[in-house]
This record gives sequence, C-alpha cells and structure tokens, in this order.
Amino acid sequence: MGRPREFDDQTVLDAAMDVFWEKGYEATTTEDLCTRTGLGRGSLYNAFGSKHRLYAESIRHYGARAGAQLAVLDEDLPVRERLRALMLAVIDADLTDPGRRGCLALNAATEAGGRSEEVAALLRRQFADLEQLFTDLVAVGQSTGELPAGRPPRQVARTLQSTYYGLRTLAKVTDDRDALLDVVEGAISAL
Amino acid sequence: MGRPREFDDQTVLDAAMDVFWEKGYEATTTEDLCTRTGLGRGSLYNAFGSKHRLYAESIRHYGARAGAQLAVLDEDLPVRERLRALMLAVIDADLTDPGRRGCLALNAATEAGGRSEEVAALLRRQFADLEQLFTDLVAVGQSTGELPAGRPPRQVARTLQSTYYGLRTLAKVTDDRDALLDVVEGAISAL
DNA sequence: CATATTTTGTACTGGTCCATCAAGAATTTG
DNA sequence: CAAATTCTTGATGGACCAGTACAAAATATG
Repeated sequence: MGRPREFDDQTVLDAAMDVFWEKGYEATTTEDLCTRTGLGRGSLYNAFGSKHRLYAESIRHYGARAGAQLAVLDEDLPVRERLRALMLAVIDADLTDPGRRGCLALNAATEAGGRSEEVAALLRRQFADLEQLFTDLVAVGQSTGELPAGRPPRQVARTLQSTYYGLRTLAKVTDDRDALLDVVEGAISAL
Repeated sequence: MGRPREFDDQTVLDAAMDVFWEKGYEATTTEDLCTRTGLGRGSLYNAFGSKHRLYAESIRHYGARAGAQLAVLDEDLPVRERLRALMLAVIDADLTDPGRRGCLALNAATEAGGRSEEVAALLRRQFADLEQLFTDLVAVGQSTGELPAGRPPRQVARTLQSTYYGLRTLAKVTDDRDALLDVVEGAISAL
C-alpha cells in the first residue's frame, strides 16, 4: 500500500552507475545523481539511503552488467581466440567510449578500494570471479591440448587477469590502438 | 629580493604528494594540504597557485621519485632476475604500505586522467618512459640470448608493462601475496 | 469516503569547499 | 635608513556539499 514509485529501480541504477562511472565517487554530487536519474532528492534518499549506498549498489549493478560482456569467453571458439576476442572487444569499447571511462570496478578499486569495506568486499568478489573464469578457461585449454599443460591453470589465469587490468589501465592513458594490440598479441602468444 | 621563503619546495612537494597519493585528488582538501605541508593558505597559493597545479607538480615529483625504484632494472643481474626483483619489490611495497596507496601515476590515470590535459600529458610521458625501459631491457635480454629473439622487444615490453600495472591494480584489491607472486612467475616464465 | 502508508517535491541546514584579500613581517637594493 | 618586493598569517567570501524536514500527493484498505 502507499503511493507507488514513479520510477524503475533498474533504470535509476543504470543512470546512477553511469554517473559514478564517468566521474568517480568523490567528484559525483548528489545533484548530479538527481539530474541524471530524474529523481528528486527525497525520492533518491528514500529509495537508496545515501550517496555511498547508491555507489555500492551501482557497483553491484555493474558487476552483473559487465559479466555479460564476458560471455564471449564461453563461445565455441579456440581458447586463444576467446581470449583475443575479449581483449579486442575491451580495447574497442575503451577507445570508443567518449567518456573514456574504462572499467568501473578498476576505477573503484583505485579510488575507493580502501575507503569502504563494503565496496572493497564487492570488488574482491568481482575480481575473484574473473580470476575463476580465466582459470576455468585455461584448464579447458590445457585439457584440449590447445595450451601447454605444464603450468598451474590458476597461475596462468592470474597473469592473464593482471594483463587484462593492465590493458584497461593503459587504455586510460593512451589512444594508441597498436600499442594495446601489442599487449594482446604478446599475452596470447605467451600462453 | 623580498622576504625569503621559510620552507623548502621539495619538502613541501613531498608532503603534498603524500596526501594526494593517500586520498586522491578529489578527496584531498586544501586544508589537508596546509596541515601536512605546514604551510598556511596564503603561502601555499602564493607558491603553487591552485590545488590543481600542486597536484600536477606532485605527479611530476612522483615521476622523478618512482624512477629511482626502477633502478633495479639496471643492476648487474640476468634480465629475468631484474624483472623479478622489480615486481617482488613492488609487491612488497604495495602490501606493506599501511595506506595501501599503490602507484600514484596509476591512481591519477584512473581518477583524473581525463579531467585535465596537463595531468594527462604528464602521465602519458611517465607511462611511455616505463615502456621504453622495458623495451630496452627486453632488447638486452634478446641480444645476450637470455630471452628468445623471435618477438619484437616493444611488443614484449608492452605486455610486461600491462602485467606490471595489472599487478599493482590487483594489489589494491587483494592481500594474497601468493596470488601476486603467481602473476610474477607467470609473467617471467612466459618470456 | 476516511484512514494509514508511502512517495514526491522543495526548502533548508549546518558544514565544508577552494580561493582571495588585507595587513603586517622579513628581506634586498639604493 | 627608506623604498620596493616578497612572504606569512588569519579572516573572510561565496559557492556548493550531503543529507533532512515536512507538507502535499497518490495509492491501498476497510
């Protein structure tokens, strides 16, 4: 009972996520959030409690959305090609994005990783999930013989993950697509 | 002529750099900067003009300081050992640092890379310098036969650099030293 | 239709932000 | 020693900040 909400939570979360993604946590004002979500202050605070809780929800939301982009790792392709496809897609997304926002999880980890245990825990989970995805993929590659079976899959996966986040970091600084492609080729031919 | 300054510019820059390093640009207040540098507002603004210019100077200052840590790449060791020593030192520094500040250049690239062309240019230069360092090192390794000579040194270097920044990103999220060591071993055994 | 409940819009609060300013203090130069 | 110059100190300004308060609006229930 009571007056029904006039907005859709997912839509609002999308908008809020975009703002945090563009500007980071500290630089985002509650005014920004109201403008972009279309909500008044009262509604925003009634629904989400605080800027910080909305930030945490945005990051959780991002985790779900970004997971979709990782679906390319499950396609029916050689393992190396799956990895290449992921990284090429990331390069394209990062260089094409007008706001050059990069990866929200990475941004949050460097900006606010230490400032809130709640957010830090969310990020740890998202990072761990990606590590697991890579680990499984490497294990598959080793079992099919596509990858040499000498090294522990988790070790290989961790190096891959490191290269992945490094790639997104480099894409923040440089426009040079060829440089980023070098990273991809180097990483894949090293497998 | 005129009244002489009562502070040393380098010392002040050290202190300011520390603050930005700990809290990032947005979260740092001019009050923080006054407290930590020991300067009054007037002096600070007289000497550095604005919070943003002081930030840029801090990043430039960091570039010079961090360069010293990279000196390990010039030591008289096998190429792989130089790389390993660098990465182990970074892991140790990042995990030991109570503030878990990581790399200021990386932090600045993700937080403020796009917000100020002046800072962005500084960061581009620092990133390019590191790429060059790695490139030279790989070339040396190839010429001595320590590394296989098939791949272009710059490509290998770019992948290394990516792994390097990825390592520092991961160190922001996880405490797990073994995971970070896996990154190092994976990167080096892939050379 | 009356009551209870929730959402909405807006004004407002106390605090903090970056930056400036004016006045006095410490120098150099002539 | 006087004038010119630069630095320091502390107060202040005007804008903006995150969050709250409260009345009006919209619905469910009985």
